[in-house]
Amino acid sequence: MRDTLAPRMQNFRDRCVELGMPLTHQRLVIYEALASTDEHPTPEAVFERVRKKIPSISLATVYKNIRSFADAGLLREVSLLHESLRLDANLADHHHLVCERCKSVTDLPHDALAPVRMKINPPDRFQVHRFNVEVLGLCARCAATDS
Amino acid sequence: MRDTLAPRMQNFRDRCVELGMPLTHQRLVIYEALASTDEHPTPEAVFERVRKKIPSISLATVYKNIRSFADAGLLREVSLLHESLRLDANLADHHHLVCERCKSVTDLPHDALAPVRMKINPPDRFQVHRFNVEVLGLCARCAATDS
DNA sequence: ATAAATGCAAATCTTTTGCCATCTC
DNA sequence: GAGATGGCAAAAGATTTGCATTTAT
Repeated sequence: MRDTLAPRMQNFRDRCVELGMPLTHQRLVIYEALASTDEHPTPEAVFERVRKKIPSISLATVYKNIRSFADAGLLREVSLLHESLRLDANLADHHHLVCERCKSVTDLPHDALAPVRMKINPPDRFQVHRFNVEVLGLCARCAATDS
Repeated sequence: MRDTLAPRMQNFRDRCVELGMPLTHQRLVIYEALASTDEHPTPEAVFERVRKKIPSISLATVYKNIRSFADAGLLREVSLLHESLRLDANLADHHHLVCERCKSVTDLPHDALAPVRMKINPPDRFQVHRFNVEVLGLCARCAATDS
């Protein structure tokens, strides 16, 4: 992680200039908090980290910038489905097609994909129970109105 | 879907008896709303469906029962990470280990898994962009305190 | 100087909780 | 009849928005 921070920060600066996004102190510190961890933090956790360097920062600023960074492709959401709980009464083994735009979820039979399996032992003695595969893309409806 | 509803309802009744969960009218209607769709509804959407049959139902009841059903293994959450946004500044191709108990997320190099790929064309002209794989299970810390 | 970002507070949305009346077994 | 559930309202948690002030370019 450490060795990838510097190039990430440079890429971040470049991208901000490219997009005409003012390079504020807050932005730099927020992005650094994100780029220097592999803990997949929540916005709240980022806020707590940033607070140590900028005690006056507001949680709203953290949220606004996370949004901008995601839009700019500088970071990703671990799951696109965090906005609300999505339920599935189908207990058979299957995968999901998830539309990146409208967040619709469609079933995909498990044999539509090449078998998902570990090639190595999982790190940190993680006990594997099952695989959850989201196939991300655009549903036909959203593809038709893509801008 | 239609042809699987009856057995699902029977399984539901059996499981409720097994667990000593009273079979209330509300429960039956809520579960039926879930078992008769493949739209992966939100709790709010389930509430709207159930409301048509039981106008007096409360959203809190829908939430409470969804929780019970999930605990009983009668349904699943499409993603375990819906409680809060989780961020990832690592744009390299990789997968995630997600702990079902504490929701911690750990990186897994992309070559730790057999290549993920479609064996058939996606249904409904869905445009595939990428795959998001969550390896679900228990992290070492949670496995140690498993009850 | 201009346009955009920050900070704060209030608003909104999602989910949970407490409590009493009601229902299942 | 005992114990769990349903409904309602309030609370808690997560995220967004409006607006006046400050900042980057």
